[in-house]
Amino acid sequence: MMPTIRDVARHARVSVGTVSNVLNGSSLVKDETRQRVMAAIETLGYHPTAAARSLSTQRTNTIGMIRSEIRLQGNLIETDPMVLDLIDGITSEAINSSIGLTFWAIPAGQREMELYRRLVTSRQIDGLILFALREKDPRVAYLQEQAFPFVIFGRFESMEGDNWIDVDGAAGIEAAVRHLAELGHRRIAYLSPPHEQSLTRLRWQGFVRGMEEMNLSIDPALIYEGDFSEKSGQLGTHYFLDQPNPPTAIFCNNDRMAFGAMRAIQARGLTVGSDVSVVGFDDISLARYSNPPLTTLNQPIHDIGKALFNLLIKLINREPTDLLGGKLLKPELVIRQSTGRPR
Amino acid sequence: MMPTIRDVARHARVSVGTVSNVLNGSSLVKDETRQRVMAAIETLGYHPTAAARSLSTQRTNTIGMIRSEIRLQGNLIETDPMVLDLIDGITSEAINSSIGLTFWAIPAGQREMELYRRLVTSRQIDGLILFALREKDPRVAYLQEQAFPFVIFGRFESMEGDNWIDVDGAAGIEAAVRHLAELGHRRIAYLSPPHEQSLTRLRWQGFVRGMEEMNLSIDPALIYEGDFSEKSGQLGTHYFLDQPNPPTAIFCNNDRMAFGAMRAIQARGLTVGSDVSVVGFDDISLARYSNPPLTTLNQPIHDIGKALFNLLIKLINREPTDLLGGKLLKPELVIRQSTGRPR
DNA sequence: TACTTAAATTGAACCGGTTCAATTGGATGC
DNA sequence: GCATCCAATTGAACCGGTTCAATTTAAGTA
Repeated sequence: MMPTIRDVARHARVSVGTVSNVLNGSSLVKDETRQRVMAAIETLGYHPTAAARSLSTQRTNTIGMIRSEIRLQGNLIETDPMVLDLIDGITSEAINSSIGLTFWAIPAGQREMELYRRLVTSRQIDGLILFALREKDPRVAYLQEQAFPFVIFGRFESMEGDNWIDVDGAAGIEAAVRHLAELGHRRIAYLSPPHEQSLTRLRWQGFVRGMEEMNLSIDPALIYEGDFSEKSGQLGTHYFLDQPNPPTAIFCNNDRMAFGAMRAIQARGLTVGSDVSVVGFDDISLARYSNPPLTTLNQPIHDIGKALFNLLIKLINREPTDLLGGKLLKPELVIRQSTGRPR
Repeated sequence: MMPTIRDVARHARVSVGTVSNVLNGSSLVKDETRQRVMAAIETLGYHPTAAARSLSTQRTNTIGMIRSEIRLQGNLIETDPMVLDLIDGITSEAINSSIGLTFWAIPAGQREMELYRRLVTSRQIDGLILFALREKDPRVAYLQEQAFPFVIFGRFESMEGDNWIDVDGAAGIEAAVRHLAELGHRRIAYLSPPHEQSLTRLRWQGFVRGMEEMNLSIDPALIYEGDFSEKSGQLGTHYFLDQPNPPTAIFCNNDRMAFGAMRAIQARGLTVGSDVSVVGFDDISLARYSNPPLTTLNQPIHDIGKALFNLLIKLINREPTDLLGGKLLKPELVIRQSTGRPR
């Protein structure tokens, strides 16, 4: 049997209240008493039981993150390496405050909301991190209604509240289009994210803005909706290159689709960067090691994870967030060899 | 205030014991009573509080996984995409039993063991999943001593116990070497995992076995210790190609190093698959979309995640595991275009 | 109808912490 | 010497579930 706080109290000849005060760093305890209690804790190898503490403090010291898969074309979207970087960022910050990150995976839909409801009402977690936001996301509506602490990586078009951090995808895409236009590209294809995603419309606006700015016309035949997978990048690119008037550049909304696109171009005996240029989004660690290395939009995902964590903790503690209407970061265009002057 | 079990009891005009029985599906409750309790639960929107339940059942319905980073050459090893697939597998199985997977990140070393000790003694989790096993891993010794339920993805050379699942890396590498030798390669370089890892020695044995089997000699100049990063794959490959008598094929112990290797080969104006062949390990989803697509060893990582989860649950419940001395899976050699006949 | 047995229900005790009103003890002031 | 004050300590009540011995209810039997 593990020692309890009462065992420690008995051993140190003090009351449980005093032990509790020592554990929680109360200044009320005399130094000599504290020493004695510490010694007892040490010799007994005592650690407070998480569940008991949670029960009385109403805190679990755990935050949650749920991978809500969307099925497209009958296939599960696999999780992006990007998400792993996000987890990296969150956990590397969480370790300092002894807070754990709990993970669930569930398909979007009926059962998804059940899971959220269960987590919230059973108070298994103190707060939630949401990502891959959908338009009219039912999760956001529910959590807002319940006044449950949560932060979002992403945002809606018009977003109230200060609980989100996002990368300005539109501005990034605008910069990418400008880069391509300056290289001399006039026919630029657009490999879109799935339409349910809330970022899809925002990013599209950036593309339109960029094209208008550079006086380029948008050809509806050069738009293809992907699902973030390499496969869909490949399919979309073949579709583009089958057009009577194919593009000389393809903008892809993530790196994985860009890898698929490059593969498709090469499979046709064409050269990436001269015959067809490719731009990605995310700058996952592989992007600089692909062949050719990928021009892409870098987002400081590790730092975003850290920031999301710190923001969430503030919300949980009901401290002011010193954010007004979220936080928007600029992605940086990293130019590598997948883009070049068209033939 | 959230409703408690006593509120439900009052509302349904039964005792708390009966409500508890209904919640836990006891067969003792009369059907009519059950209906009444269910109705009360529904109208009050009641969900049992996780902490209270944990306190009395001594179960948290949470399992843990800790990313223990090893610092090599002053750099953090970033987590492999492979780990994400593992998480995918675990969580997709865990959702069915309402069990969460909690994540921590901590550098290997002093503080690492503190974290493990805290998690075990504070009973924040019911069990642990270990991976990236090191030789003489202190975590294994501690958990064994504490009789804390845990499973391992990986194994030691001589491993007692039935709580591990591993891929037979040695057999895989043997097959890879055979494949290369059959293509006509005689000088095969070996890009090793970091020496601390417990899989390093096992995999090396596979390489030696394969080379001996094919009557090839091992050149010490064609061995390089990497750290699983693309960067180290690049560095190792440049080192190999700088040798007076360079290799015609390179075996890399993971796909990320293989990508780095291919990049280095191409940076020298050489062609992967004809000038130098490259083999990877893992078959991450990008492997089939690289340029050229990567010949690699596929491990069913998603299924391994599921199996690890189910094994751990059995250990937690002290059920028989019907495994005798762990479970060893054969990786499958997937031949793509990064390997070919040497010039 | 009375008696036995099985099924259903009850509720106090328990899990192991935190909290806070009440109490103790020692120092200070007059 | 006694009252006052404050720092330190105490321990019962509470958080919200589960458990199980004891009790009530219902069904079956003679």
